[in-house]
Amino acid sequence: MNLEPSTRESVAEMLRTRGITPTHQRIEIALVLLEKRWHPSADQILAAVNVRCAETSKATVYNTLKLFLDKGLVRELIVDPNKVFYDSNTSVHHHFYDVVSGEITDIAAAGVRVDGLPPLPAGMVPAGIDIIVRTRPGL
Amino acid sequence: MNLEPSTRESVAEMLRTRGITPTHQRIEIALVLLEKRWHPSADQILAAVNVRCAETSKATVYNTLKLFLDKGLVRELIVDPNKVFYDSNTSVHHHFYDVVSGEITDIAAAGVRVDGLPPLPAGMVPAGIDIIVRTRPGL
DNA sequence: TTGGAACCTGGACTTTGTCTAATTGGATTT
DNA sequence: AAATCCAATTAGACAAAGTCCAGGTTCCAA
Repeated sequence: MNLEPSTRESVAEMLRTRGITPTHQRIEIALVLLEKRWHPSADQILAAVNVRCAETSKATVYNTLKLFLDKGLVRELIVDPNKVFYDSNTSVHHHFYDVVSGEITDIAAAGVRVDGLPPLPAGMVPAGIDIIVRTRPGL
Repeated sequence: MNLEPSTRESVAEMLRTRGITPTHQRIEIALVLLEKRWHPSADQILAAVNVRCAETSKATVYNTLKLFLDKGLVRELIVDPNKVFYDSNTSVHHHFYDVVSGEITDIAAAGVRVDGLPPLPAGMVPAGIDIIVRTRPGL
């Protein structure tokens, strides 16, 4: 998903076009994902949604993220087994992960392009592709 | 690590050259990692070590894997937050993950080469780079 | 033989995510 | 409006993977 000044109504519309019933909770979660250029974890999303106003349960956040994943609305960034983030920018791009700050930034945002991803064996299609370059400062 | 017909003694030797005290448990774990072309999980390693003979605790397996990681003896393959595997082949190569069988195979083994990995921003060095292409059969 | 350092251990604990049974909300029917 | 229905949501119990810790071994050196 990649729309700009998102209102509750524009988000509801987008969900409908993807075949997702736009419930209150789903709209709030989508708004949180879109509200700034960030890569929140499930935990951060839960916290952000509940700060806004809406009471939303952990189960719903996980259900909704899985739904959005299935429908291609978000991408899952697995930096480490216990560091999983969600990216509402689903266009093909890659990420730097800063070991020190724990933050993720788009490689595109750092002015870098990537080419030459490998072809797949016959009969297989990608279910997900990503490069995460884990970095640490200095040597 | 990449030696061929590994004996307990040749493994001990290799560990020593890397500055690792070759304890009984570490040798057993290294042997398990080297014994065939596979990509075991921590659990599988624990099971395999304890089948062989040696009683080894979960904590030791995790400690040892972390140590081997630090020393560059193994690579960690994170397919999914709950699917983490270890690869004793530390040369630069990439992997296919088969969603159906749950197995990992080297991309090199499938006759594919990868070029064009992205440069890093100034002041950063990679702590780990990998591409995992998750696949599912057919369309 | 004693002391100390590195290593190993079992088990409790934490974290992240999943499951389930009960409840809610809201659209549709009567 | 009342009744009905079903997808969506919920709280909280549960599971899996990994971490932590306090005590126990092993081994080497003095």
